Amino acid sequence: MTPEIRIENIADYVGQRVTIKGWLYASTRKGKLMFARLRDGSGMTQGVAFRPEIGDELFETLKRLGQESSLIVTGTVRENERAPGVPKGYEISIEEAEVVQDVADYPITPKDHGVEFLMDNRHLWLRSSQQWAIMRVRTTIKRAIIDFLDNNGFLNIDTPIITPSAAEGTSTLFEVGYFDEQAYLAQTGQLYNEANIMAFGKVYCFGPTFRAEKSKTRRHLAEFWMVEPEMAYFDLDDLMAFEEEFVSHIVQTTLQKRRNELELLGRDLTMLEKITPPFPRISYDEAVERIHAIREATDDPELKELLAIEWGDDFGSPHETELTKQFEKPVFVYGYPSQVKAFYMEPWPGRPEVCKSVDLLAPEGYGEIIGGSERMSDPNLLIEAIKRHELPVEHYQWYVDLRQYGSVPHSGFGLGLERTVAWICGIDHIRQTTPFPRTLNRLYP
RNA sequence: UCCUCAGUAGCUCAAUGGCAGAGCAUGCGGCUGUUAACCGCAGGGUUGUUGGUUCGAGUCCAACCUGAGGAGCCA
Repeated sequence: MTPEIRIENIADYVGQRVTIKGWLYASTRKGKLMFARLRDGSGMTQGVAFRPEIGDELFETLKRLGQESSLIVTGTVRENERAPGVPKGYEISIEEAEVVQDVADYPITPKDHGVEFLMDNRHLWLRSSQQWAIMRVRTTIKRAIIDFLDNNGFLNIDTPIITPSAAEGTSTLFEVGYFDEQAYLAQTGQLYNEANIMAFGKVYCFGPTFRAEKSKTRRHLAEFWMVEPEMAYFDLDDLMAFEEEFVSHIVQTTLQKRRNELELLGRDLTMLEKITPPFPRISYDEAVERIHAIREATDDPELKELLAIEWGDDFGSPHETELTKQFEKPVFVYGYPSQVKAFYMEPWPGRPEVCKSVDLLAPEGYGEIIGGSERMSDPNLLIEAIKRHELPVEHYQWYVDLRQYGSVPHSGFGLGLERTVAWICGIDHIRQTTPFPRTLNRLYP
């Protein structure tokens, strides 16, 4: 009886006869010799079959197998530096093979394909090595997030997905019927988090969130995952210090646990190794000045046009992209004008036109991965802000209550999982960072 | 919603207004170290839809459909 192993552990079985249950990822033949690239979900390795050794019948069977045929192979593991795979450098000499299903006409061939075709076949595309690697990184990032928060005194308290009204008032929401009422899919759990910290001190919610904005860019999904930590007795400086520890932990943990996958993706690991505290911090005022300077320096008229900005405007993605090019680490931009931010942010002391908000912009052009702020703690200021934003005060009565019964300075932020995965993996489009993306033009598969 | 681009074989793409082509994939044959192998042969087409211009439209014009990239909005 040979041991049944997973490919990710293949290095432990050099010289031993083992069984692998998996699929034929690709194959290539050279006369009496055949290389069968095998995957089993945990990794990929190369099976080698030599006709005189295994006999004509088995060789012919293997030779005719279509891509993605499911099969169980038994053979001896050996080291070979020429062998590709994850992990690379190992192969199995096929001695026996049981074909579970012989596949014909697998749609995704080992050649170039267009985005539309691949997305139509997303259920199959996930088997491709790049997509496989991205999902392995994604799950590790999720685990790193949860572990870090759990180990730092946070309680994971869930917030509702079906909500009665717009939390932030601006974004477009997905409408959903709720018995005889209108309800909406949550775009944030933050307001509920603020209630929860007054009971539990430090909490986070981590789940899917929904935005019905008709965004059509490489940074947007209609359904995405966001982790939202919220902390009582936390001011803006505490927040930035915490965020840089948090993000550094995520990056370093992923680098340690998913090096093979990141290498498969062709990621420049030296860029990730630099992600350690502290991160640079610049004020909104300084950021605007820097953008003005970049705009002055460029000869590209198109970029000049895109970078036009006046104090008080929010940054667009061209601004963020150019700004982050000046740094090798994520950069904090704090103190945005209140008019471009949500209603609940604490005003800057002595500068009521500015709020205690902070965004974290990822380097290499990836842009905003975190938006956060110190929250308003004075009930009267909050009521004024709600009215100024023309929001229905009665819907926010419970939220105002939090400031009337033991109000404290508190802060929190939201980190977009998919944007973080895209940055760490070094891939250009967010739609590849989630298994079945929901975008403006796609609800299938 | 706006701007730009694209739609031809299963896939990726060619084709000056004048015979519908190639590579990959598939099938058959060959090859003992392949990394998207290579060599030979074969099959494979309602050129997104509708209308128009023209002796003649994949190609030019109009509308529509589908998709991509970007903007806005945001994580």
